[in-house]
Amino acid sequence: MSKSAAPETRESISENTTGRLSVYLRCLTYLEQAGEQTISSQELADRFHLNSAQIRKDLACFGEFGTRGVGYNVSRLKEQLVHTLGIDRKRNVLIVGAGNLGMALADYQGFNHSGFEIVALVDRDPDKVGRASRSGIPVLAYDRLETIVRENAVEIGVIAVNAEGAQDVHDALVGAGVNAVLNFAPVQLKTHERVKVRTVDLRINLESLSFFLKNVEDGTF
Amino acid sequence: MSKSAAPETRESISENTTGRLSVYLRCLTYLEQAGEQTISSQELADRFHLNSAQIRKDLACFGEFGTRGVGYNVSRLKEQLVHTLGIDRKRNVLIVGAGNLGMALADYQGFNHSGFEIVALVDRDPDKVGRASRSGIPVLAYDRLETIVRENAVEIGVIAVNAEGAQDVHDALVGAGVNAVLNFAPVQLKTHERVKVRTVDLRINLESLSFFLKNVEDGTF
DNA sequence: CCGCGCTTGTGAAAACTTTCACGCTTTTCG
DNA sequence: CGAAAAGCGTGAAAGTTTTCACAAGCGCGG
Repeated sequence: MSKSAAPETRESISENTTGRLSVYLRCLTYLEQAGEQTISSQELADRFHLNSAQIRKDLACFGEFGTRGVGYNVSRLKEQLVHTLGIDRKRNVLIVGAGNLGMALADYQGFNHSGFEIVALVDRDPDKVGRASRSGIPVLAYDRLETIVRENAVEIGVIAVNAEGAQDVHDALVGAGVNAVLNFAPVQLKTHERVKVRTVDLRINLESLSFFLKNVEDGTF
Repeated sequence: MSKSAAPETRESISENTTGRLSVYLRCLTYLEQAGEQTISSQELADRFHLNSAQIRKDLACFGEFGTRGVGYNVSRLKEQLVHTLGIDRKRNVLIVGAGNLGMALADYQGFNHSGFEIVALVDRDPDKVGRASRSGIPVLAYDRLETIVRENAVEIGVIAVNAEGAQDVHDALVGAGVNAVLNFAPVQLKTHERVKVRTVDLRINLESLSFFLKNVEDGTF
């Protein structure tokens, strides 16, 4: 987008593509457990209603990993994706906000699996501090955010507070040195150049469904 | 293309565009409360780091609503977006799975606002049935899903169960007549022609952040 | 060890999205 | 009142993503 300076070799992988890579990875993990040895781009495409050429293009972003006439080795490709996505090493996560959503995220399977470790939740409410999520992740005082980030080498912050508090929480996280933020509050955060924010907005998803339903009703679809 | 006054092909509005329309709507709601009368495409663009022409194009999808030399009337545009997105009438929502995530969603502000009403949660666990979320939404028996959907005219189903159960839940919802599904389980659901599924996958979001961090480390970015 | 069926990797084409640029309308101000 | 400024709507250009189509590599059966 704004950053055009570097030689465009490998970082020109778009967000669409990396999203699909994640999906492929999930599928490969399943296939590996199911004992499959190889899979072709066509078989993958069928599972996701995609075009096989697109899958091959996506996978070609980081080298040649298939064997012509055969397909892709499941384990090898999985390892490669894990490496490409940077989840071959653990990344520590801090959740801000120990309400229902924060707690749900803390206990979410698949969050703690595959390379992400939630080190703690923090909350302003003194009643919540000192408790722990069902899976044992402690709730600590919001005041201690910066210390927690530094001592645990937190790389990813999750904002699970309401819209009003989100910008402050963002700024606190960034101030403490966090460069990647997953935001569940329905606001457009003002952020820094070096920081990546991804917002998950539930309302947008519902509204998209509503739009679809409306068009079905109107017979547009 | 049956009854609508708008001449353009309605269904050609892309998902990207409707997502942005939702974002604009959120902003307009805020501006209206702040007492703003009009806003220009440029001012909106600045807020979201978008191009003003894109905003004008997005808004032009459903007719001409701006005034040249002036901009857009905030209230009028908001009403139009509400109508376009189909949230000018209430849509009933049923959440399947009363774990942390289901409960968090049930209590989420902004879910119950603006046109969506969560009628109930359902769960297989007899211990959970009979309880209610903090905001008072009841947890009912999973067996009664079909009845609940019919009696309450549920239009949107939310899947907040684990990956294993998600496909069954999806099929049950669709079987009961639900045409729109918001899926939080990390699986690719096999679905029907007439049904719209949107999947919110937390892992994909985290992995996208991880990819960003990795590229920062590698100096690619 | 040769041909045949399968499947990758990839340029080129098609489709789609975003941005530019400019005509035209409305408001403001001298 | 007329000119300048603001700002929408939109066709055309630029850019990006997806799909097509095909040469080339691999593996197996004969």
